[in-house]
Amino acid sequence: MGSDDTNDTTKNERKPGRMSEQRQQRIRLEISREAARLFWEQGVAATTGEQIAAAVGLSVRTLWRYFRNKESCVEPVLAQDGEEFVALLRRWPRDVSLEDHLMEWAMNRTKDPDQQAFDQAVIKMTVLAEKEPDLRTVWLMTNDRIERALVEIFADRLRRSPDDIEVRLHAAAATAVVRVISEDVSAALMAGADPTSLGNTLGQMARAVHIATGGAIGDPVDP
Amino acid sequence: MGSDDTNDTTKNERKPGRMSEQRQQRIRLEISREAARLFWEQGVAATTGEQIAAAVGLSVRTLWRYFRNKESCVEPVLAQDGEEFVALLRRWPRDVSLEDHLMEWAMNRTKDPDQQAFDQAVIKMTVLAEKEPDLRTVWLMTNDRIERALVEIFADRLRRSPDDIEVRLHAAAATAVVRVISEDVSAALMAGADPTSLGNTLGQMARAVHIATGGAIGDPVDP
DNA sequence: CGCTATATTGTCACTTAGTGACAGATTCCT
DNA sequence: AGGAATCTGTCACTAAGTGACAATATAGCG
Repeated sequence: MGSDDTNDTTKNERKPGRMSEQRQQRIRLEISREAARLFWEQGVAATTGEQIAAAVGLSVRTLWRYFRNKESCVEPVLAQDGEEFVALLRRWPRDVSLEDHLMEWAMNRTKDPDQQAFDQAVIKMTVLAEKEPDLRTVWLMTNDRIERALVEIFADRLRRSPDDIEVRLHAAAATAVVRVISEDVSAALMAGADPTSLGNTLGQMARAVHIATGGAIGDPVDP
Repeated sequence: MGSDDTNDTTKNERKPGRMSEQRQQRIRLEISREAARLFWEQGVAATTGEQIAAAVGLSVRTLWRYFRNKESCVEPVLAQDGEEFVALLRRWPRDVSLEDHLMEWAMNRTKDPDQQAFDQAVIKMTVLAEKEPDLRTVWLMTNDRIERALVEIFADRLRRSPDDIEVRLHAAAATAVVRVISEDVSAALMAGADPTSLGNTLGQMARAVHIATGGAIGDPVDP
């Protein structure tokens, strides 16, 4: 059998004609950008799937293979911050307070110039989602997914079951306050507020979560 | 200018051919019932607007005049409990605790037999809304409307502005926990749980709201 | 009751969203 | 390069939802 270097001790998920996960995501993100731009410029109702597809250089049929419907095309943009937040919470050490963990992340955060343009789209869509009902549903669904993630994270941190009603209440309340603060900050930035004048948004979130969970989430926990 | 007897000191909203608000609502409710039944029996995707229209004896065109899209046909059913809850909170006296107010209402509550059948539909849709994404968006939008109502109610009770970020945080957290408890209770009832075995659902809600708002909402307030 | 102004409904034609099927192009692995 | 599987585009199709207009129903009034 000659060489065994190709031997997969780790299960090889790679299939013949499948394109990389990364490439898929980049296409979804590209669609999302264009959809966000069009929605912002001409409104959701006035934007057709054909326009979005053309802007990205895809056939309409392929567009619907990447997204179930028109509105969810902006889901990657709207979910951007939320997913980052969830990822951040997943690596939250048990012996650190939430506020410290968020602050420490904020310090080491580097601002990619390309990312910055994308953030602009995130803010625009978050603001637009307050008025446009079709986008609001996407925004709320995004937060619903965040809530489900927080259930797992909080259950783990509190060493309780994800089915525990208290855990679910904490996750729901925490997600809700984080969402409201996000909306508030987005609206302020859209109104032209100086980002530095907003003070410590993450600190505000940490405090709000602590309060909304009755103190259950935020402090360090033992082992 | 002749007679001024038709002069309307009180603005007369009644117009010639307009049908009563009551009648409109009854039709919407009727549509909602049938939509809920069909969605439950065959799923949302498999149910067409034509079927809903036929079930209630309307033309399809008229159906779309009552509801913007297929999914929102069940909105009246899904919003039922929430609107009742909001109405209840609107007449919450300042010198009474939330728990007492809810409990007192629960005691004087009479169970209309016709209403009971409707409640069954409410429970079914609430449960269905946990799995069916298309219904989940409607459910979340319903709760979003509840949240906005709570902002006004809480602002009034705390004698603060509805724009106050703290007020909005309290409303969001409160709505979130009430929603989760509703989902939980609906699931339990659907699973065949004895309604009496659920204990005091409203008391649980009152306590959850009190905690999720950091104690800001729940206790009696002065004047 | 019958008349009138106005709202509501149904029919028809139409645009757009979204899907299934199949052929051709593309991608990864060897 | 060769092959297996996936991805994409084209075509035909169903269903969602809307605008326009004629017919019908409703409330108020004499």
